[in-house]
Amino acid sequence: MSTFASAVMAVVKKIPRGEVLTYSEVAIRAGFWGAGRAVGTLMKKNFDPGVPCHRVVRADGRVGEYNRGGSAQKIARLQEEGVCIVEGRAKRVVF
DNA sequence: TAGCTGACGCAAA
DNA sequence: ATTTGCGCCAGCT
Repeated sequence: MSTFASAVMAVVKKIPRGEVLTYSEVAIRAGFWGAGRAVGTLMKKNFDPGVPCHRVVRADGRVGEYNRGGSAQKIARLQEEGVCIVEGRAKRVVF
């Protein structure tokens, strides 16, 4: 495993329940500024239940893709964790 | 080693 | 607000 993978996994593991981070945010936290794309490519191949990759969403608010049933399943899982999803977009703040 | 691909991001039209 | 194009970094063939 590359240092990149380890760092990203560690960051994603730290994401609390009901909270979501963007791919870019994860990359920054991992120490790889601007590697948002790489985060996605890595998550795609990572099948670790200890890494809640479904809590990683896109910067524009969209949930993004998911290797366990597409964006639909991803959204469903987030909703059960307390994340508000409106019109297919993850809303951190409910107004 | 070099090139292609992608669960992204941002600017421009 | 939506769609298109280019740039980006890391991984895989």
